[in-house]
Amino acid sequence: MDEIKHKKLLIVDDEDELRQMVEKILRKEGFTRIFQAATCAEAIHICQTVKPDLTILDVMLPDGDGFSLLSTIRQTSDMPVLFLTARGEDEDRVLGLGLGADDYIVKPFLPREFVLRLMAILRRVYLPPQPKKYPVFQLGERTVDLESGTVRHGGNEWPLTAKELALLAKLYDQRNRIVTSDALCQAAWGDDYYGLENTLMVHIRRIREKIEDNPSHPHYLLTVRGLGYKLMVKEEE
Amino acid sequence: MDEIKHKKLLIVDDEDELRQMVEKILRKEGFTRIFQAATCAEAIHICQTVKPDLTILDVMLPDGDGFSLLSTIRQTSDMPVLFLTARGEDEDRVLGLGLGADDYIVKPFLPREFVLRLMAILRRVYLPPQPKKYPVFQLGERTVDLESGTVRHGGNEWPLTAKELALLAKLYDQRNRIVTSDALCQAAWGDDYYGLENTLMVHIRRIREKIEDNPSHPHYLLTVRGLGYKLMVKEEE
DNA sequence: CACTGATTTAAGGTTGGCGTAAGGTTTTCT
DNA sequence: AGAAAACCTTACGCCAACCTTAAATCAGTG
Repeated sequence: MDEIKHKKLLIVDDEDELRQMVEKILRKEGFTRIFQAATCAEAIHICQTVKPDLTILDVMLPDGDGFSLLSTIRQTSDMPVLFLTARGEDEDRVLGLGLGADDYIVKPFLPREFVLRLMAILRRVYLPPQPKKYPVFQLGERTVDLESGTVRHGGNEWPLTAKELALLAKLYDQRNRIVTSDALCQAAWGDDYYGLENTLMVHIRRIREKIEDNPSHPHYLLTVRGLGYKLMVKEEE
Repeated sequence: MDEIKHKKLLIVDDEDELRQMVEKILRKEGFTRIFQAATCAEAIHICQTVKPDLTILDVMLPDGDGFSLLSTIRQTSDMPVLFLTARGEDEDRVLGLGLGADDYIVKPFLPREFVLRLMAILRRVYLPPQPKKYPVFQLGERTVDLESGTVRHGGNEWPLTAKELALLAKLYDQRNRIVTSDALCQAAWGDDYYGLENTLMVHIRRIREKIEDNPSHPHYLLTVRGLGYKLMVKEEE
């Protein structure tokens, strides 16, 4: 699925405890290929052998500093580098970014923030932006992103399944119009499908659970009894 | 009918394995007419003979590159083209899209994503959104939208039911003319209906409650005693 | 091959659109 | 004027269409 999670990550830091903590955070997040180094020498060795896809680099190291290590790395690779720096060392960050680091994060950090920044880098580098086929649109408070297949609301984010996506895409194509149940079935299953008509209802229900405040009293995905459904979208300029 | 699945697809790639994999994915998805080419020469030949509806094109080919092939194709056809490109070749994508490619996908790709994008292109090109059959029209203060099945007035919005829609659509088709009760019944119930003639009146009443200021003294949906009804619509330029 | 999540099936509950009916009003005809 | 015909209005009950939930099945993955 998420190929980002299969990227090779290298953690370079002299504190055992911190390395372990970072590794634990990352494993929990789903990353599987994590390497550690405590010194510059070790780090260079690992870079040459396993060729990590991203390096997390502490500024302070026993046998040199992170910046010179970065320079060394940069001679042979343009892999992204995320700096770890102690609080208040503002110059460090400027210097690091100037040398070609991709981001920095201040210790102590929140695991969630750390992961988010790291993922952002990986995505930026390894999943270049792609042309959008479907726009992002609002349903009241909620943001529906058909391209990425998610519904966001507040801090939360619900993924949409394949069928939900197919149905919502069809409904969005015909937004503010009545879409017959037949048309919806066709969009999701093709013309040669003979399942129960109930199946569609169940999927509609699931979609409503993600896009409606109260799925039983929908405001956006409405039933048109005897005909089908309609998705009411307010278009703004 | 899902016409999309009967479109002719051409896969151009020099790696046998990848071609086979793509074909397998597409067949599983329900596509039946899939052609393969390993070289530019082959591809051009197939384009001329079978005239595919969409081409999946690798950027790197043994006897030329995908871009020049695209140019050649574009001289005689505007069929949609989906590029395959290796990771990180950002310029490729820009160049490809600039030359008239419809989308690109980075190898290695997820089967699901690949199919979704391909379907998106086919839908966009071969199933253009149908034009509105019914315009939105005004009845005094009220706005009637037969496509979405609603009547708006001020901030409020009343939904129309299936029967109401059928009748209003018929009345609108024959707007400013008399429509016989028979014709209306036929539009709403088909030829073989033997209910009370009162039923039609009840539905007319319900429509009036949604489109008239005073349903008992209609201004727009008028009774023509002995014949039927007529919908008076002022057409504006 | 067991596990996970997505999808379909199944079964029972709910409801809103629709048709019916009954009484009222307006128009037309004699 | 009185009667008949055409149409209006209101209310009520039914049942197909729809909803809801849970359990079974399927499909992909390590």
